[in-house]
Amino acid sequence: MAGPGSERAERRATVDSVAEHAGVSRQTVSNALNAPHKLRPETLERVRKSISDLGYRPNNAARTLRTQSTRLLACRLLPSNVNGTGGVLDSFLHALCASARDRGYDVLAFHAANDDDEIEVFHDLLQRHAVDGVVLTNTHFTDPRTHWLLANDLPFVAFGRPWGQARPRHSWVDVDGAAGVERAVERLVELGHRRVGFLGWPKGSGSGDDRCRGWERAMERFRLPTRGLLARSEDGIAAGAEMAGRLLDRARPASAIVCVSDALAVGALRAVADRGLRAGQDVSIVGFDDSPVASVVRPGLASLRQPLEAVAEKVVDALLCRLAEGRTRRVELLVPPSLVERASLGPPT
Amino acid sequence: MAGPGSERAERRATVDSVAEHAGVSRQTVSNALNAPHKLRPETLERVRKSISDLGYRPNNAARTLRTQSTRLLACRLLPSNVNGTGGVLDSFLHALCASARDRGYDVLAFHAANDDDEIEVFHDLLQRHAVDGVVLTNTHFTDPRTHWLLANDLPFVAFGRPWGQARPRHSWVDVDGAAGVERAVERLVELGHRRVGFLGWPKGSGSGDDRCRGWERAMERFRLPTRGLLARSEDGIAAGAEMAGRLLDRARPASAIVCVSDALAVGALRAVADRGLRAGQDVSIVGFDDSPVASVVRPGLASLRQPLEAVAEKVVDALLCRLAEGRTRRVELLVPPSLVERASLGPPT
DNA sequence: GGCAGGCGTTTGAACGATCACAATCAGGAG
DNA sequence: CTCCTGATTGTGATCGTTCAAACGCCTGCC
Repeated sequence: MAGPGSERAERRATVDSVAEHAGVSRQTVSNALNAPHKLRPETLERVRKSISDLGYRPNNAARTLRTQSTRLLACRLLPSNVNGTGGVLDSFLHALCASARDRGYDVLAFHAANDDDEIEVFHDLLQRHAVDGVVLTNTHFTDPRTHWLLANDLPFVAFGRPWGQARPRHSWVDVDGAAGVERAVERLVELGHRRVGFLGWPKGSGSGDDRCRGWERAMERFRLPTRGLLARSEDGIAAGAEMAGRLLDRARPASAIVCVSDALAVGALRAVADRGLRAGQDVSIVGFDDSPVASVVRPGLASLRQPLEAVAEKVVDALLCRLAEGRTRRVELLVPPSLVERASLGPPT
Repeated sequence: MAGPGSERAERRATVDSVAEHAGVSRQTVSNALNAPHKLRPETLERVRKSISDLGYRPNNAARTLRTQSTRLLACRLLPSNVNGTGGVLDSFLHALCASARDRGYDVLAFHAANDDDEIEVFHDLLQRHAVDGVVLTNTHFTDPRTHWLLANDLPFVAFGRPWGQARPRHSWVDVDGAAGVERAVERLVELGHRRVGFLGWPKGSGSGDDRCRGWERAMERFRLPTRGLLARSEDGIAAGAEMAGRLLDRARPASAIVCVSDALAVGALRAVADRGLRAGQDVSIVGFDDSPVASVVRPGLASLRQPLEAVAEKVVDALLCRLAEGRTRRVELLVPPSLVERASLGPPT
């Protein structure tokens, strides 16, 4: 009866029409939706029936005007190939939209060429009261956006740590890259590996250094040698093949390699194959991000999957908390990635 | 003075505060924004100064409530790997957001698992007056969404042809895949090729069949033989390598292959390399979509680039036209892709 | 019987913009 | 000097909702 497609566009139901239909007043209908406990059960029931009979839903604009809350969150679209995060932020946006909608919010996506451009959009959205809050992605060192948002009192939560800020004043959620890599090494050691290498990005990137630290921590914890088992370079398949080659051509070669990205890991797989070795048997390879290629390449690439659904959920939680309670509570949360095991992961020969 | 970050959050400027500041009435301020020709130039100037002095921008909600227009367009997020369209719809969304913003609109992105789910969201957005219109992507045969949108009178424009609808009743914009492929073949013939093959998807997909028709058209136009030069299969690198292999291993092998997707084209490149041939010299390969991989693989993959910025612009134009004028005009537009030439394209030996 | 107090409900006002219409003004014709 | 006309500017109502406060009813207490 009230399902999609049933009612025609006659005229939209309003709180008044529902009130008349149910034989109560405007406010009672409003309360039925926003404070059901204030109604006598039988009244509530009657109003609810009228609401569903008429297919009523509160008009967004009117509600927004009165409550000053738009139930919209802004999030910038990032080019999917930025910073080697291919597809990750895209998936995050999906999860964000889903999480937000579960809680009655929607996501306003916008395009910005750079940080200053993004701030310009924030300015516009703030002035026009177009959104309640902002989700920041791809945070980095000396990020001008956090300062602007704090100064202009626009609520926000970051997906990404406040890199370089000793005393962050905002909530953030991030993936614990170090813990993920540490877990991967732990698993490799469990399988019997002792010479575990790491392919990283050049020093200076927040998440790259973080993931590398996880490898260092694990190697130290298990008292394993690290000499000649670490290589760094820009992202890419060719770079991965080249670096992995160096680790494999040593007198005492690596028997397993954890990589800071899937692109480097795919390169590592190639280096293994080029040497007539079998990935997952002679040498184990683990990537990061569990990107679509990971399940497509042969052999399947084990990879550390970022829990984007969980991150999105926590981000929305934190933002709604900020909206509801103001600055009382600050959320700082690290979520560990999970190791997706595939054929490229196995015991050493 | 009025740049981002200048004014504090004291209290937001309203139309009244601007009026007071400029020494005019509410309505005059409103006219300055919505009907500037009604003001005497000196008054207009004065009001404009006050507006920028106070950093005033009209409150979205209030304007929406009065005018019944939200200045928001809805667009579904699609998984980036659906239907081999990897990243294309993501890029389209970027362009859409940019185009919409240029015209004073914003984009509400939402997640939906399937068409019915999407309709459910439409229903919600319509009831709540949350958006003015909808941009439909990834249209396909027997698409329930167009019918629902028409029946419920929610304005929309589709990126994608109304596949299977003899008499479409809505506006749409699409990429002319056939023309693009035809252009690619034309270019190959220009370079001296005569045996041009095509790798397609299985029959039944709108865009796949369309692109294939372009190849057939061109081959007919140039009176070239087609026998044994066409292969079809699901998308994927392995499938591309396998099919290209068949075209190359014939007694009279293809000297050039146009592919319905970059994934198949990358496979074709591999098949060429596996046979000790050089792509771009011994065999030319052309892909479709100009995805990120096209510029990364060696040799660079020539590819047909979808003009997503142009499509997005036209879609927004058409939708705004629909919003302004109702059903008076229907837009049906095909935009040709452009051939991005890279090393995989060259004259035959 | 009168009155405080809790509960459930109704009423009036407000959110900030635009629309429709009324009021004002300047300048020229009668 | 009055009246009219056309161009600008000002005022009240309105969009649909929620907030704040008032209201009526009932119970229980003195």
